[in-house]
Amino acid sequence: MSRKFDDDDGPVTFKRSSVSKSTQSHSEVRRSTSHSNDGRSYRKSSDVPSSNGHNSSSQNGKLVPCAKASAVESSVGISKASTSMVYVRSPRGISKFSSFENKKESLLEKKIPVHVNEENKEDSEDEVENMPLSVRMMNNINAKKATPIVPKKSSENSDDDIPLSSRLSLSKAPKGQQYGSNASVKQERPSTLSVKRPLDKSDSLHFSGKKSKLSDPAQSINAKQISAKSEPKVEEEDDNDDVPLSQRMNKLPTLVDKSSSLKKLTNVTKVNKGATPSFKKKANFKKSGNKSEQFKSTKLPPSSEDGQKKWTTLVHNGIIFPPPYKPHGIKILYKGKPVTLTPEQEEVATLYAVMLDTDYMQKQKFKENFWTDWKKMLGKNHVIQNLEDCDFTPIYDWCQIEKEKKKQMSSKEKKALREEKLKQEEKYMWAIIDGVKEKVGNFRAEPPALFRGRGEHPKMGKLKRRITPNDVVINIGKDAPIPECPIPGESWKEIRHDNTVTWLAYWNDPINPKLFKYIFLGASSSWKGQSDREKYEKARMLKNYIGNIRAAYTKDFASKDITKQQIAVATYFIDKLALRAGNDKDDDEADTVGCCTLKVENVTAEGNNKLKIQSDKRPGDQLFDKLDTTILNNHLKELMPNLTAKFFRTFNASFTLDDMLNKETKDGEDVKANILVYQNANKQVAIICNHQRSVSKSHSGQISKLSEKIEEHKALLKELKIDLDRARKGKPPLKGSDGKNKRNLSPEAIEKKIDQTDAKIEKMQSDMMTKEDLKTVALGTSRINYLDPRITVAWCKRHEVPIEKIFSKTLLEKFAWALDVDPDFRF
DNA sequence: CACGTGACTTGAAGTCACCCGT
DNA sequence: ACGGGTGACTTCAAGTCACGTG
Repeated sequence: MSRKFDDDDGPVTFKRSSVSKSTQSHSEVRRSTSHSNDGRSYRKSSDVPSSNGHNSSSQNGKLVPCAKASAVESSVGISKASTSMVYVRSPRGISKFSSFENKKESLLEKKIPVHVNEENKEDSEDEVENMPLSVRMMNNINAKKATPIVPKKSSENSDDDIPLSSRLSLSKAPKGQQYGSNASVKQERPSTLSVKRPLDKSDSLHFSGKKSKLSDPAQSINAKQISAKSEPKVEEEDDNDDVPLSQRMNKLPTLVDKSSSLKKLTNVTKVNKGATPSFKKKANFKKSGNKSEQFKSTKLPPSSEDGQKKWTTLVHNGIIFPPPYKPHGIKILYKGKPVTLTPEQEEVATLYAVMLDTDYMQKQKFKENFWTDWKKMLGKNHVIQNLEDCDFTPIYDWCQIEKEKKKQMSSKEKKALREEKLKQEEKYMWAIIDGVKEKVGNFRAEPPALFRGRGEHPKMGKLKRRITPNDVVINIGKDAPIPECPIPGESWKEIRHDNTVTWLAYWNDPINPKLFKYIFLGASSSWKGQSDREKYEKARMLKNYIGNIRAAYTKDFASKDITKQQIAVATYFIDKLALRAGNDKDDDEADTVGCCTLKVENVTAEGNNKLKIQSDKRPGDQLFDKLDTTILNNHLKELMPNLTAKFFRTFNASFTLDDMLNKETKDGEDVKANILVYQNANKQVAIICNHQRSVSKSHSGQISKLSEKIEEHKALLKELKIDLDRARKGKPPLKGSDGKNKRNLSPEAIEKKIDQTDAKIEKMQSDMMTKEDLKTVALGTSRINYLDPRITVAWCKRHEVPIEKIFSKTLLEKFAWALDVDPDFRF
């Protein structure tokens, strides 16, 4: 069975050539033989003018965003707002938002294939061979679930053709389309598939995907075998792939020793890095038959039905607490006089003192909240009666000195310290779930601190008190030893044995007691990997529905039913602008907004477009007064099983990446050029999702330094040109700008220098541009959360880009489940 | 069915480590 | 051999969304 797939992919060869230009379609085709392809089908259909809305034109088989689509473009702007999560940044940051204006939308819509189901199913099969056990199980589940509510057919979509703008009154102003070149932003929207959790009652089939998996002991056995089998290969270069990291990881054997498995892992990684880069050569692509067979046979574990069960045995060592406070005895000044504080009071004063040089000191709210809490500790008869008369600089200075001391330590000392720390942490780093050792994510209680909310948070500055074992609930297997309480004389708040959840421990957030802080497994764990995969599969499924969904909301822009109209516009926002859903919030939470909580003033219609729903409302009013996220998500579920708002983000992000990579990667380019293509695609995604970062303090300095250098080089260039001229005439060079004499060089040598200088200038200019370009754009968030790693992995395989150029070590671990994807994989 | 709660994902700031050019 | 810059990694705030409850 698996074999057959192998055949298709066949040939190990992977011709990259086939991928090339005219080619995308090829690859698709190829793939199609193998069946799984939604990718393909998707694309193909794109050749056809899509019936729905935004169309895409095709060129050589490629999809191209069409100008029309762009029409949708910016008709609406969201105003920045301190309130919106979407646009706002945190305190120090920027708060403006790119809004519609920058988004050019070209959506590709495709029509919806009718065979949704099939595809899903196929898909899962196809991949099954390479996937980790856990994953496979998931797939099965998914496949089953994927049921269809199918979408209406395209004919109705005709109204999609109508530019959104016209329907809504929103509108647009098309800007010229920029496709073609690099800069073009094509953001197409993706599609999706998969189903995530079981919960849906409507679907009888499922049980949750999540649950069943790992818990079955049988699995671990299989896993073991598998890994045993594969292990040996690690060393052989070309075979590496046979043993995907993922498998090793996921199925890690293990019982017992995690560390050993861990080590293996590490080795693997290394191997890859070194000689056999991950996807470098052809050999890589081959898939291994056996493995797959094994997997296949493993399909769905019976045990999975226990609905909610996430594990059978769970062993871990609890969590670690920060060391007790060590008083330093430095006194603050109150009205100029030193004041002695108790250790508790001093501790809190110190928390405040270290923030003296931050801009929280400019925030009244911060100081006020701090004072309220600190005052309580001081007691009412304390000499200190107000914050204004306190001078914390002695403590601040002392902290600076300590920091400096630390910095001055020799690297040896630092290392020793680090090792010491590691040793202490070691036992907390792992948990053993159903016999498999997995990394724990964060295993320490949060230390006391002054709360730093984002934006103008009403609680900023409040004391977040120390967490003690008495606050902590531990979740552990019934038969597992209860973790020793690390603080003598204290005990855990509660011991639970709840196998329907994945948390290992939690405590209530002292700032907002109705919230919990959880200890979970790390991102590389199979629990996380599984749900990650499910997420992307669901997003892929959306691809099959997106055309109809767009058609439907476009139509409803004009609906007489206000609620419908609002849902339509909201869905449009979510789709085109990648807004988040926007749950309702209390007043004591951060003041951000999402789609459903947009306020009238957050949105501006541009040009002649209007947002009808905005019309009789005033600033401060809810833009969508008939909506909340539940209503919206319920509506989405009617369109696709289990669909919720957040999948549009995942879908659009992954789709865009896949699309851009495939359109813009040129054949035969070197790795560097390919990486640039990737980064550019990644950047577009980050822009779509509005992933921001604050501009680094040194940014402007760096820019001016760079431009200075550029100027210098330009001057040098000028000089060189003169020298060249003179050299050709047999004259010696002029003195340098520094007044010194230069060596006599041959014209050839000078020419060479000129070329070098030119290249340097060019490089610096491009560095400067990307730096400026990315100064407020964070690429990491999308890479971690929104881009289906299989897209990246497959692309790397196709273009011989070593995967580690794109994914860091931890990301590789996190995406272990995706590393053995077929090179032809398309989102 | 409105609402609060619980569990899990996502996002950006902070911190650390290492890499690179000088 | 150094110092600054980067990017990786950590931390914790802030989202999403389903569920249970009354």
